[in-house]
Amino acid sequence: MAARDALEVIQGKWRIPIVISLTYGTKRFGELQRDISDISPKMLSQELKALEINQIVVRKLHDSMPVSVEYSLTPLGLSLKNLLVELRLWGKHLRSEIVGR
Amino acid sequence: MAARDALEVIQGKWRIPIVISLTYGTKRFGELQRDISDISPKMLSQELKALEINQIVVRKLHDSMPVSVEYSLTPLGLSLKNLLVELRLWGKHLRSEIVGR
DNA sequence: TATAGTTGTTACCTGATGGTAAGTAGTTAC
DNA sequence: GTAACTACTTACCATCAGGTAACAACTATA
Repeated sequence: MAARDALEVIQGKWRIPIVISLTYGTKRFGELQRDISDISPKMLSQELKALEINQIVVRKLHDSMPVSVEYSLTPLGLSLKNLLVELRLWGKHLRSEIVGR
Repeated sequence: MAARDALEVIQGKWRIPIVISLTYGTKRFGELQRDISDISPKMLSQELKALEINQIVVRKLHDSMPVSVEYSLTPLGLSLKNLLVELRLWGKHLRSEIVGR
């Protein structure tokens, strides 16, 4: 079931926020941490690793004076765009339907 | 973040399979269990309950001789269609990209 | 020399998710 | 009356996701 495969990759509390943050361009570890409020360095590091393994994100290490690392989306990561749009659309629809709650 | 709201509702091992099975029409408990191989009655009952609370599924009890229960998608459940299509599309794309695995 | 800023790692804990196995309650067929 | 079919429920257990807190290694700056 292809839909379940897709879900497995983007499932969890932090992956969608990370991918969305990276759709605005390459970011460094600290930038992501500031951008995604409340994520701990442990979770950020762990989820970035998982996204790298799934080939959604690339990690680029710069051997500069203060070690810096840049994260960006791969073509596969960028191809998530339509799916993210649908998720957002349906999420909004859900909110409007479940008015009471 | 609307995308995360959407994800929360369809997250987990069984909800997508259940919703997909119900897109082919109203089904009874036993039919769903046969359709979704390997799901235990406990999980099916539990996930149907969660989907009912989230207004994705309706449960209709028939007071017939052998008690029968019918499950079907609500309008909100049916509105998942586009999202499911995108999930399936991206899942297939993912499979083709991650050739090795 | 000490402090602060990078990018993480490690250990430990809790709660949610999911699995197995058995039981329950009502009805019908043998 | 006993077995079988419906639709579950209950108890118990294992694994995983996620959280907190502290530490680590390196560099630049004061």
